[in-house]
Amino acid sequence: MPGLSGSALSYDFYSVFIRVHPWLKNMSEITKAYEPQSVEDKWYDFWLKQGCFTADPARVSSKRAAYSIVIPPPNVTGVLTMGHVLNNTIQDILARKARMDGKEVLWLPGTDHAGIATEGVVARQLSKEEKKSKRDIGREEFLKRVRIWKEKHGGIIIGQLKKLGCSCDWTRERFTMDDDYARCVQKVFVDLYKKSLIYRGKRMVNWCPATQTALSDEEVVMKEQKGSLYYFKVEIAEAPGTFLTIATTRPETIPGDTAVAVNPKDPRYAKYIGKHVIRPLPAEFPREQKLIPIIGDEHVDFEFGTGVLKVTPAHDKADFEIGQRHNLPQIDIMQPNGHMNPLAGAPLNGLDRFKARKVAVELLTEMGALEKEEPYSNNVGFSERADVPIEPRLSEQWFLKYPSVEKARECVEQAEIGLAVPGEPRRGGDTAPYPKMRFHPQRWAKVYDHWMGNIQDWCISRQLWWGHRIPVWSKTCNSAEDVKATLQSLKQVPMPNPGNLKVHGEASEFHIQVCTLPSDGMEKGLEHLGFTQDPDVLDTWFSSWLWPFATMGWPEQTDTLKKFYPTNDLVTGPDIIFFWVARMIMAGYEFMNGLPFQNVYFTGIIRDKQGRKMSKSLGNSPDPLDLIGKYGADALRFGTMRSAPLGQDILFDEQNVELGRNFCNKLWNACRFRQMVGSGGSTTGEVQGEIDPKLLTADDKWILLKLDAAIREMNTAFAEYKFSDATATLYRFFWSEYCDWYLEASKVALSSSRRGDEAEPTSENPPPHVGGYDEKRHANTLAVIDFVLSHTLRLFHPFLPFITEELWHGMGYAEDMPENQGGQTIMTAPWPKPLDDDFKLHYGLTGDDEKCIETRNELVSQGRNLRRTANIAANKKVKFILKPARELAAHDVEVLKLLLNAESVEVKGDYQPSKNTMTVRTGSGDLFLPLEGLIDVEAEKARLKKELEKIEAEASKVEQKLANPNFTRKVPANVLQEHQQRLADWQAKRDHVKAALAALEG
RNA sequence: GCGCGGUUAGCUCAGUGGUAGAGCACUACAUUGACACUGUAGGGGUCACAGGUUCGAACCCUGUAUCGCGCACCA
Repeated sequence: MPGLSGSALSYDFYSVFIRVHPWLKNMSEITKAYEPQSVEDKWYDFWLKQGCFTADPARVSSKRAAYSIVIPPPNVTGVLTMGHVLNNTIQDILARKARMDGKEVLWLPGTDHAGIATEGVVARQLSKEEKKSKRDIGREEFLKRVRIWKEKHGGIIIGQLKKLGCSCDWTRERFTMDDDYARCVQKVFVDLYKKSLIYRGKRMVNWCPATQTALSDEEVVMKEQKGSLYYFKVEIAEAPGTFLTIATTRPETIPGDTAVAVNPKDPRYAKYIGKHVIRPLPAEFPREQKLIPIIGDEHVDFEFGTGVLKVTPAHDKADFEIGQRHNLPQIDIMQPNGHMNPLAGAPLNGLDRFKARKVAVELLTEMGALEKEEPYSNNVGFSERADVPIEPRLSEQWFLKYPSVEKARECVEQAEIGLAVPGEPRRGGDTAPYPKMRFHPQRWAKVYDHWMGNIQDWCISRQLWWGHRIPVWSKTCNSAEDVKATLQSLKQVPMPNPGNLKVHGEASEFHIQVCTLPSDGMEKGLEHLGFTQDPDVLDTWFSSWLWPFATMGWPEQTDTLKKFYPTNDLVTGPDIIFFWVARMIMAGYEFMNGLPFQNVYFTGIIRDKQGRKMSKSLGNSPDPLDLIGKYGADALRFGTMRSAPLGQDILFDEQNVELGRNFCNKLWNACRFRQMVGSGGSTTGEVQGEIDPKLLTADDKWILLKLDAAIREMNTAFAEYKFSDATATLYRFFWSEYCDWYLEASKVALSSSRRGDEAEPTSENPPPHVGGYDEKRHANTLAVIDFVLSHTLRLFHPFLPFITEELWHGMGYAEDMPENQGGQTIMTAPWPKPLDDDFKLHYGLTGDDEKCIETRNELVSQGRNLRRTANIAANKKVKFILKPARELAAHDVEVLKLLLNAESVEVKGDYQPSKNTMTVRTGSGDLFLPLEGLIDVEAEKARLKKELEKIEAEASKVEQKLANPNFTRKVPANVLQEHQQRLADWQAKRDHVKAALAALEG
């Protein structure tokens, strides 16, 4: 029975044994610096081979909980960016932590077909290599090219995620264009169509002239544009010689104007309502064709411009609505590619819309209609992907009226309530009400709520080829008989989901619309009857919004779905809160009757050092793979996490990664040190034993307590999703507390130069029992070190998976663990528990031990400061004298000697300093540094005076507080006591410094 | 216009009412047996500003300034 598991303690640590470690036998092979390249691939392959990432639904039981995350699927065209690094490192940390908590973990990976992006990439390649457009080669051939491209280049990012160490279950990798995924999309479409939530209609949409497709509102970003406001006049037909002046930013759309609007309450113009104006363009059109009404509409702001608005219902959203209200005709004057059409008139016809603007201004100028042009900047919608101004355009599109809006809106917790502890989502057959979903940070819940409250129908059709084809077929019939016959024949066509027929039209034109899941023979049958499938594909997000369950085999009730859905956490950027998160929540309610995930963690946006967004065009985005090559994946992960606080944007700086590398190196060398100080000096080279409470030094106890504090802090940080806090804790604990203080102090027990057996005990070389080398203590110290390191490696593992696995095996800790709990891999080693009261009692760990070392450390720092002030070279050994505040063990004096780099530390309770002595007072006692004539009296006086000033300032601050009766009366007892103690401490220091000063002067 | 977030050391940021912190950068010293990818010591802050609440405010309230983001937009 290893370690403490056999004892009466409830605390079940395993790794308290000291044994011969593999490394120990091969010390020469341990490199002086950590070399990630030789380690990372080895362990990643090992994990894959052992199936460590593969989730097994069979293992989920009431005892073994499931934990699941679905990856935000990166674009199949994508390459790893710093944003991916941040996002996926967080997911990997969560997944690895959950495994160590004993959960069955599914982190489900995959890629997104990314319609516009992928189509763009392939089209560009086609035009570059073959000088052809996609239309030149046709739809089928083009799609073939896309698939070839995907096979060849797609999924680069998957390999890159592996380099980063992501522990995704690659056996379940999905792609949003997989066949079974496509069936999910079609099923959902048909279902929503049946519910009449999906409809087709001619609406004003955001048209991208570059990619020539409609876009959703979310794909449009507003950008401020510097342009001009043009003032032109129009003549009122009923009152020749009377003109109205109109201000516009888009004179090229004048040929599309079908009215002029004024506010009916505007005293200047109300009288003209009902009359007509002569539209100046196209100039060559006859006058009667250009007469358009003056209408009154509340929408017109009479403060703006001239208070007269031109109304272009076919090319402006607001104008479209005005047109609807007043039954205005719509004149579409533009081609899909953004060039003007013949309705715009001869000089404009065929011109690009921006060139047309210039020409329109010239035309107005020529005819004397242009009054003035003033510089003006306004917000213009841009196509997010193509980065060209959107053209509001009338077109026939498919729309979705969002389902389950109310439920989805209500399920997200709006108010902050206590600690955000990750909850256990209900799974499988559990019918209990779903808990609420939490956003981290919480404030995104408000943004979400606002959007959900103002939601507009979603334009889901895209005029692209790469994507899920809309499962709707239609036929135009020109007689009622034809309709009847067609409907009759339709019955012969096998359709899995019949009854979704819509017939509309009248007299000589009827449209039959069939929406159905595709099936064998069906398409042929429909074609035979003269039906054609809708040419459009669906918005990529119309497949992504099903990701959490479509990837798990829905609509089949697969084991994966039963055990792992809904998922626990979703990690994503706030930039896709509407695109993706909100829609997934609605889909979750609509198709799975509940929330799709329990917690949503929104990362910050990664920016460069100057705070600019990372972008290809700026070239400010480092290649994470380069960084991994240069510093290692662990370094990249640690550096990124350390600089990414919850809810804040991250300013990326390569120095962070460098720091991560340094940290890994520190960890490496601390373990190397452990191996070097070996096996306790036993002649067999092997020592076995538990930590013996009786042999624990104050430093041992202190580091155990610090470990306990670190574990607790880590647990809190995880519960609050504060990963930068977690890395800060690890950094502080390991570097500062463990390496800088504990390891240095432990060298007293470990250093072979202090071995008693090297020389006969003399006064210069005291025997072991007065603080020199002690074999048992050496062994006990190693046990403490192994205990701390084996815990520390586990705390580090979610953040630094590679180096911790290497060290876990290298140090031999794996051998002390059961096969499935760390024996095979650190991935399954149990997450450290805080030290419990029994443990602390057994090892005699108390708060006093902690304080004792903390004041001792202060004494050491101050002592080193004395040396420095006295200009004593760092490598020169000097003699200190200590008047201790409490009795000190001989061992502790040796530690002091080492930490102060002293020739000796003489303990003298009744020491009376001579004149040439520097001194400090701390909670551990008074430390003296006699300088025997070397002291610079004036410099020392100056130092003491400065010190006294500082002390007096601090003391008087506390004194003033304590002198305030309001303070002493109202303040809680513990705060009062703390202040009194603080004052006493400062006073003690003050007395000491004063005495020292007096001694110098007298 | 509405909403959200920020303003703390030279830089990047922690810090939810009780002694202002970290990392980097800087200065000086040290090649000592884990680590120079290191160690030790040091300098450096009117916590944006103004009021208020409180015995006590970086922290809570009100307002202002300023930067950033989101939403909605007037042509």
